Amino acid sequence: MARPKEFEPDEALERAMQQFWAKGYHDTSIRDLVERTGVNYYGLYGEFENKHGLFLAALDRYRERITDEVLRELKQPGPLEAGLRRAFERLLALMKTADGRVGCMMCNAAVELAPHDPAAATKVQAHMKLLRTAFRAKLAEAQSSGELKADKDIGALAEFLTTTAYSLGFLLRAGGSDAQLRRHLRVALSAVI
Amino acid sequence: MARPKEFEPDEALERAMQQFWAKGYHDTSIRDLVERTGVNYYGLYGEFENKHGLFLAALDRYRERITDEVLRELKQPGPLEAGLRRAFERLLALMKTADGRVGCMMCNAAVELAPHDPAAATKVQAHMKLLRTAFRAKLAEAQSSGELKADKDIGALAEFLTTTAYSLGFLLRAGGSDAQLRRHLRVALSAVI
DNA sequence: CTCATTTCATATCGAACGCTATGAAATGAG
DNA sequence: CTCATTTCATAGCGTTCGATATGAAATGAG
Repeated sequence: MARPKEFEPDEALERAMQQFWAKGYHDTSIRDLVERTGVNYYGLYGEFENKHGLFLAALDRYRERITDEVLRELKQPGPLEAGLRRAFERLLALMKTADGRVGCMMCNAAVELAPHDPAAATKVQAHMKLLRTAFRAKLAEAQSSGELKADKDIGALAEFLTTTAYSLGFLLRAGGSDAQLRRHLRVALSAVI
Repeated sequence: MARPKEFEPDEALERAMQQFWAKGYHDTSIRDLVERTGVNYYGLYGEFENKHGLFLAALDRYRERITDEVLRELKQPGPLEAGLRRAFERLLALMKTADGRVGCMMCNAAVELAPHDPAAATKVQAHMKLLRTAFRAKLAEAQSSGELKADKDIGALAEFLTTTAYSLGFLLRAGGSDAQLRRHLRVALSAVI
């Protein structure tokens, strides 16, 4: 009964996320998004309220598509050290895309926007809590299996591992080499295991 | 033989740095800088080539004025743990200004600009090297005094401490509490000492 | 004093911004 | 087929951007 859409909303959001991830919020224009998604203004503003709304949707998609790949590694039962290494290995791979060494989108958004954008800050904090909870569950599993000493403060360690994940994003985006990131990871894990 | 300047270039750069530090590069306009520094367009463009040049100068000033306060603590001879705690305590204090929880300007610049701004990336990497060198010297001192075991990889630890410093900036900017920052610091230091 | 020189305050430039309006094109119901 | 409806492609809105031009104001040399 009407002209059909010529784009897939899901695919458009995926590409918008990639653009924001690589270039950040302020340095990405609507015209950039139109070009990258292949969706015209009408389509974008039909799906999302405005640029800011599209960015928030991109943050959600990052959590659902990217972060969940890391969480999946953590949720596999098994030894702590192997689980952590798998999760961080996955993270390192995900932070390099066709756009280059883009890092962690949540870390990028936090630094660029959190102090002046409450909605973005809320998304970032929810994301940190999600990671922290997953790390904590893995640490608790290791404690009950005896792999991790019972007197360890797994809450603090889970927070530390979360921040470590973000730190790797920062290091990569700042131009750090793979070797440097792995050295950082090795030292960080030595505080946990 | 001519009309005198009505502003202090040093004071103007200080205020421009504060503005960039709090709001970043893209979200700070020339008009913001004119308002904050009290210097008009003519004065700003007389001192600096353009907005980007002013930003780079602000990064230099950050290193000279802010970071050097942290390095000073590291360069005092004495026990490693006390020196590190002094340095990080100083850092935590410096990351909160009249503009709020602004974090570390180099970390902010790295995330916002490094992948697309070679000049800014170079400044950030030089800054990381400066910190790393200072940490490494302190760690070497502790090794020779016997406070730190001789088999420790002080190069990797110095890198780790540098990233830890930046991580605190990120955490603060993302809205982390003082307690959370101190927990992170406690775990991080447990990997070193 | 005059006057060259430099800075001040402000107007203005072309370009890009986020966003909206408009008419043509594409569908399916009747 | 007609025609209402929705999307497409694009022009254009008002605003703000970084940067510059311009004339008045402030100095010191002569």
